[in-house]
Amino acid sequence: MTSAETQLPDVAPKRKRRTPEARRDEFIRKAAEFFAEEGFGGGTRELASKLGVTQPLLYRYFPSKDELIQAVYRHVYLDRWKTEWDDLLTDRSRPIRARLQDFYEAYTDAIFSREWIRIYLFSGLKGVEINRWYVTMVETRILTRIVSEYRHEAGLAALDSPEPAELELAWVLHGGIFYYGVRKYIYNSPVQDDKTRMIANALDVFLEGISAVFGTSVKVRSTTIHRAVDAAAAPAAAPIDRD
Amino acid sequence: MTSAETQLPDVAPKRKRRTPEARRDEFIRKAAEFFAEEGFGGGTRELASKLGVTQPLLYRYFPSKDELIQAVYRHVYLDRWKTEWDDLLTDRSRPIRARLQDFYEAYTDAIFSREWIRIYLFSGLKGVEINRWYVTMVETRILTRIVSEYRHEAGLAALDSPEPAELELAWVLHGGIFYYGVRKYIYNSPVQDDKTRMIANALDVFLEGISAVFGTSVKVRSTTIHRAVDAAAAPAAAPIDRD
DNA sequence: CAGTTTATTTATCGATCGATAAATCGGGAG
DNA sequence: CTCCCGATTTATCGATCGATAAATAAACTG
Repeated sequence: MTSAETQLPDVAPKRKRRTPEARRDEFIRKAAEFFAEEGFGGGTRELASKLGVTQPLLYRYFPSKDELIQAVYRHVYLDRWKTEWDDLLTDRSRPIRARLQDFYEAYTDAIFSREWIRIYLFSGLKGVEINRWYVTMVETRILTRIVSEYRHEAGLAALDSPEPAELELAWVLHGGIFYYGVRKYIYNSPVQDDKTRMIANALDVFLEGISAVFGTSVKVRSTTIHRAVDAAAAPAAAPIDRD
Repeated sequence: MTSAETQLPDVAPKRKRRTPEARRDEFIRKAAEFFAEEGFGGGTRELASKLGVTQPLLYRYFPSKDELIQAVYRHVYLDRWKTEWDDLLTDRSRPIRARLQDFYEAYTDAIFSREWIRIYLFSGLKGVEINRWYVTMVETRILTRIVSEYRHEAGLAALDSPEPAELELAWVLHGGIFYYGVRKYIYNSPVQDDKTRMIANALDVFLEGISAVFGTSVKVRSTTIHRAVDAAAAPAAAPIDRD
């Protein structure tokens, strides 16, 4: 309301009209928010009103609604993977426990949002190709590596490709962590707010469990393990025998 | 084509017209299949043609499309829980490992179908009340009991209500197993076909992991543990160092 | 068989959908 | 300031949606 309003020309004061590409990107970003809430059956008029424009304008930037949806897919799915994660998982100079903790914290920071998880599930239910591609990528870039790394840590033989049963175990871990996001952003269910601790406990149980099941010792940094579930393990009084 | 066609009056030969309730139930069952594939945005005309009738007939049995959907919800969600499962989980005359194995085999037999999982996720994305109710039920009837039971088995103090961190750990297990169904029926992804073995391995890792993390011994029937991942643990030759 | 009731279809309404064409607005260049 | 051109809006089309009313078909009753 002061003079600041009109006196903020910033760096590029002359250009009031943004470039078409920037405008298109803005549409895609808002469309991702919109379709995440409404599903891909959401109407183009409602989307346009959310953008503050009229509905036919969308067709200047996208030839059809489906092409807009494709652009939303690319925006949500692609370029979300940070290349440093690959090295993070396979850096054997660090203990596997720390690597997995760091990876899953970073990974869930990237995908745990209402927008991402909802669009991921909406597109999964539609059975679109990019969703199947992503599942394959998770398997090759994450789960296969987890199996290789804990096998190496445990002194077990390396495998050409992970045994189906072992891959399935890694999926249970991965799916369990992912489901935390589903509960939070799909079911709107109250979850333990400390995501870091959830990951830490899940990894502790997984690595200790793997180690015990294989009968060998996966050298786990166990310094934080007990501390992580400390409060949970604290003794309580009232016994509940049943129900 | 033989005389058998007209000569099969069965037990109730006189009634050619089925009771309206039976017809309504038939509509609900087919509607569940239909909405599971198309989502609840599927059209009533397409549904009617799947039923072999015309679209306005649906409105003789249901006042509106939404009421039909509500009926589908009830059909899918309710009466799916077998009461014997409650006793199964809390029967302390049996080892916890066997109880959990039996429960998750029976539970996944009940819910692992394309129809159930897809409608569950569709309704979850819509945020309907019955979905939130179901999540609460899972927490009270399954996860809280799992925590109580392994705490009892480990000689830990009973809790009025499970610690959030422990409940979260149980969610990781439960979600991990559930995600097997999501991968199979939503992503149409190839999964290890032996569901029983998947559950066995997940439970082994979970219980052994819990036991190690708590520093106490959750008496797990470990006779099947190594056998369960036996093939997976079999040594292989070619080492893969990276990627 | 005729008569009555119930199940089902035909025809149609108004609203909303994605998409197109034409008219209008508004910023940038000279 | 004026002209131009791209950005945006107005108007509208045909298809499809959920839903209703009236007509028709089919089954049960006496």
